[in-house]
Amino acid sequence: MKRIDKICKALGDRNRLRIIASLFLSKELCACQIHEWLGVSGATASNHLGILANAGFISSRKEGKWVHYRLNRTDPEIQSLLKWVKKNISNDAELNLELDKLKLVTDCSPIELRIRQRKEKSKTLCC
Amino acid sequence: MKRIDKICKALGDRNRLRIIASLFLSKELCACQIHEWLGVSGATASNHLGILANAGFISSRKEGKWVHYRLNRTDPEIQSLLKWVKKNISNDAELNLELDKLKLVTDCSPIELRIRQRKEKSKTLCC
DNA sequence: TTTATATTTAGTTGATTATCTAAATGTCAA
DNA sequence: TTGACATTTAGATAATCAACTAAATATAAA
Repeated sequence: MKRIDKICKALGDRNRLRIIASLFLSKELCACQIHEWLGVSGATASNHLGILANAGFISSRKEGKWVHYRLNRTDPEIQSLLKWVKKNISNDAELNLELDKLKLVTDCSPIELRIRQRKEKSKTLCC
Repeated sequence: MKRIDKICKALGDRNRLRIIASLFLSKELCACQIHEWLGVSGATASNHLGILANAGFISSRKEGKWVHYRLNRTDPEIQSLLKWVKKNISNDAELNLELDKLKLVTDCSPIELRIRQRKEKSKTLCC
């Protein structure tokens, strides 16, 4: 697939736009935090992250068990698209409401997140 | 569907990117020219044009039997995306080769195009 | 080492979507 | 008016894709 197709297709999914939006707010998020916040399985989250990485939108950093993702700031063309996305998601009220809940996942470390998750096992949780 | 989703999804298809690219070169094209150049059925071309119009990328002008499409230059957010697309398709060698053939469809009026098509009925034609 | 956990990969399923043909609509020309 | 043609809409089909579960891999902790 051509690079421009990869880039455009990567943007064409709401969950991937949500991931990008969350990384505007949080700078760096581990896969499990994204998986929790998106409300999809870890495998699905991982897949979306792979697509975004493959298109050049994000990069990752491994730290023990965890893989931390952040927006890729090196490619100027990606950079200008990200700028567009940032500007245009601000009109998306629903997304902004969801982003408020992102704090619940990020105001604790991944390890604390897991402890809380164990406690609330059966509930629909977010931290 | 949210506006940003519509916009991003509209870009996520190669034939729709090709339509946008062709309208950078030709300013205005009728549906039948686009249908010929894309190499898809008229119905498929019409569908893609509808999706692009619905997302705000193009507008149309009806003139008798023909409907002429052009890039929409009114919305500044669409405008800045189009600018990005224009810059980034320049690296797409395959697309640029295809765009050369666009002339074969545009150097004659739609009506002449149809006359030629009737002559070449059975061949894979492009004017 | 064994167990738990984070992530990715494989394989499956259901939904979406790009495409086609056929039919409907609208317009022009004979 | 009738026929030809441009376009769109409807309906069908095949491909793509997002989601899941299960399995594989890797790391950390007990």
